[in-house]
Amino acid sequence: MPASTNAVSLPAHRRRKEARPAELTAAALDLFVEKGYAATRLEDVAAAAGVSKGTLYLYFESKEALFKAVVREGLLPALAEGEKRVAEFSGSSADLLREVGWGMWQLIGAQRIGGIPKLIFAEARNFPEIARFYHEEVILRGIALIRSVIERGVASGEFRPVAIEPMIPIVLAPLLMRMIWRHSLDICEAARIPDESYLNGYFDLVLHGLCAGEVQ
Amino acid sequence: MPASTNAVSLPAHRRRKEARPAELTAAALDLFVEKGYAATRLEDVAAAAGVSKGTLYLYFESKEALFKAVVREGLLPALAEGEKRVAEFSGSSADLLREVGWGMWQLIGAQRIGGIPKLIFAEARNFPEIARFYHEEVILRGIALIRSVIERGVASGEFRPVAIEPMIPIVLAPLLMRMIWRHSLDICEAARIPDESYLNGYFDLVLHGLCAGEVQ
Amino acid sequence: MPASTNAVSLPAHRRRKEARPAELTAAALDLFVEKGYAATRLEDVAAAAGVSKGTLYLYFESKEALFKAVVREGLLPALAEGEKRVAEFSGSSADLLREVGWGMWQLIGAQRIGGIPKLIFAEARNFPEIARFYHEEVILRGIALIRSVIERGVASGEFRPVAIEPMIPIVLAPLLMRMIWRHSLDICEAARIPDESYLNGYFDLVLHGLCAGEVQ
Amino acid sequence: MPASTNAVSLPAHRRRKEARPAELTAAALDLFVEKGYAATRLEDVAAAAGVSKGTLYLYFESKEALFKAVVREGLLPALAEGEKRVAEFSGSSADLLREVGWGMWQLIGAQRIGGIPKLIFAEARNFPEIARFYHEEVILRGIALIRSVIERGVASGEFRPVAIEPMIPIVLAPLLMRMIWRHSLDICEAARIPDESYLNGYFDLVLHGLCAGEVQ
DNA sequence: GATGAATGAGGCTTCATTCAT
DNA sequence: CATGAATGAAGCCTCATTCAT
Repeated sequence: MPASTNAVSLPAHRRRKEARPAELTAAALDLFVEKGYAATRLEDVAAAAGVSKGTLYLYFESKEALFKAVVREGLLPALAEGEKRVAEFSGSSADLLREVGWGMWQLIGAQRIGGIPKLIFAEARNFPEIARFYHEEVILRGIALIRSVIERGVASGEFRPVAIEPMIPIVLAPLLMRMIWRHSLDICEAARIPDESYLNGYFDLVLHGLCAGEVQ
Repeated sequence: MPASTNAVSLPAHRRRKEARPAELTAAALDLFVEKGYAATRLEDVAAAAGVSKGTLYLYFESKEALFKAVVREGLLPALAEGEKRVAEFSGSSADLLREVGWGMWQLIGAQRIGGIPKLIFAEARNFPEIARFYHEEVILRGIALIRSVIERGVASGEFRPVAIEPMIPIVLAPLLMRMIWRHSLDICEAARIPDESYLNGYFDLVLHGLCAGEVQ
Repeated sequence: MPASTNAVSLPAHRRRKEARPAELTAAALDLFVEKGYAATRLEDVAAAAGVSKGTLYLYFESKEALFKAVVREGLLPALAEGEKRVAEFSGSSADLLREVGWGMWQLIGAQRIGGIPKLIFAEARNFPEIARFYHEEVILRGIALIRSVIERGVASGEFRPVAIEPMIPIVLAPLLMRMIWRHSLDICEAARIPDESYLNGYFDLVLHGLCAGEVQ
Repeated sequence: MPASTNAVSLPAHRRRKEARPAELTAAALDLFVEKGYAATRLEDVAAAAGVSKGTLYLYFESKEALFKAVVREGLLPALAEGEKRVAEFSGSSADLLREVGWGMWQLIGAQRIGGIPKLIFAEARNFPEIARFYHEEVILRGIALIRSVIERGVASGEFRPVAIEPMIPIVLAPLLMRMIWRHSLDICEAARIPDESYLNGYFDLVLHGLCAGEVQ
């Protein structure tokens, strides 16, 4: 993303070469999310990225390394962007929570990377190292984001003085759950849930649940 | 054969034969939840159940059939018990919601079958048939349970007149998410969340979010 | 077959017990002929004979032993009967050859044991011991039968003075081939050949081929 | 890729890739003929072709596909050659029959593909589709060949006016039987028959059986 | 760098054989 | 004797990984 302007000046095959890892992780993400780690074949990943099986090994030393790259690189840019938005926000805490919720949805949930949580929860036990990384680098930062919002609201008197720590994962849960659902049971047409009304209901419940007086 | 009504009179190997499928699905559940479908080796399932690889095939015709049996038989009894409790309940809607929430936790979340949701969400795309079954037989019944609680509260004036349908999965989400979490990121000690405070926070948020006046 | 009269005096379950091996070899013959040795499952053999898998091992110590029994016991009675008929025969050598040919067809080819040649030719290399047994006990006796017929005809001047030894397997071939065909390509409707016209054509060719003057 | 018409310019591994299927079917033919379909292990086939187990699956998608390739590709070239020889033949019908008989023996019976008939007759019931293919593409063409010879001889008055259709499989039988025998009971030294005298006896019998006057 | 043929360890599944009842 | 549950060796097949071109 940064310095995308000078890419134009590079010869085409060079640009291609530099883009390869990202093309591969993108293809791998889709397949890992769809089939899970074990059921994903590297040959399919390579084919989806338009290269041969051997080429994949020029960029990633093993299936596990590819998996880690997918998970490591997936959410961090979106998280950073979310943190920036929050830092720059000025307005009511209710609106801030809406900003955070919609932001998580637009930057993550509605993107391909929105499949990563499903992947993580599915594979955490097989890759404890990944689980730890993910917890520290992603979950804790998401938690910090929510915490800052709730603390801000409680401090300003806008929110009730709730027990903050346990509340954080609870507030996070419906957003995460929606992401997971979208990549699993949503394949059943009957189980599909529209995002708009889901998020509106979410804010309705959570803000009424948190606000001291009227929800603004 | 003789006196088949009296289990005691059955020959030992016959009693064994009747218990085997349950022993096998129990072992399989643990391993499927821990490792996922693809990464679970049938030999390990058999060993965990104390039998040899071949024995498994006397009771289940394939790995997939075993998986389906695990999922099919897992939650249905607990669901039925939950529905019974709700039907027999008399008290405030807030207490009913607490009853349902704790019930789901005690009957499902805190049991081994509490790993099934993780399994389902992880494998739904690989087993669309299972996904459909699970949605129809489990999810819809859970939804109906929550719906009846919210409708009851709204009808009695205890709850605000919220949009009920979108609210259901939102109310369900923190419970499901907790079950999933328990079988994935909970392996990170730092990510572990105590059930008691989680559920208390959950009821605090949801009941404040739903109730029209004071939460009872 | 011998002493079949006193069977009546035995208690039923005793008769059953004595009949078991024959019932098992009969069932095994059908399946071996249909599927070949390796593809035949002992469970299917037992089921076809109406007993359990374990029972089979009370009478035959292994799959190979069962196979040998099938082959050993199959053709010998029919051969003996054929030899008896030839010994008692008086008439022209042409008629004797017709008698032998029809006899082989009626006593063997048209019976279930008519599948044994296909079985032998298919499995001879896997069971050299069986092949040797079969050659010595069955083939050589069949050859001797044909030889005696040809020698008789040549001696009487009815047949041309052909080279007898090479002629024997040639004369035998169409009969064997018909038996094999019947248990293989005859499953293609289009490949089915009527026995009557086949045998008539056979005698027409062979007798014209052997006879010195007019065929009688 | 470059100059694909010139095999010499192809990279070695490419030339190898093109030769592999034939090397594999050749190895498979030997083993299928020797042991039968079910008793042949793909690992042995691969080893006989000098490759590993996995390589086989680069060229044939299953054991059954390999089997079909062996049967499909085996006899067709030899048949075509045989048909060509017959079409170009000019001479007496007796000599034509000798030409066909010897041709079948030299082009098929004496070659490795001479084991295919044994294989087909042994496995026809397990592979009805193969049986149909074989009947239509091979047997019927062989029958047509013999029919044309007999019809030619009857038309010219050289052969008696026999019933042609039933005669065809009878005339074919000793040749087929010899091929089958060669790959089965010939392992018994005592059962071995010299080809030369067998074929001479065959022509002696069949031509005396068919010819109207003296055999030429 | 890029390719794709080759490898072989490993998992699912079958089935001959055993043995407690 | 008869049963059928249990075993485990063995075969088919997949796929992550390597390496010659």
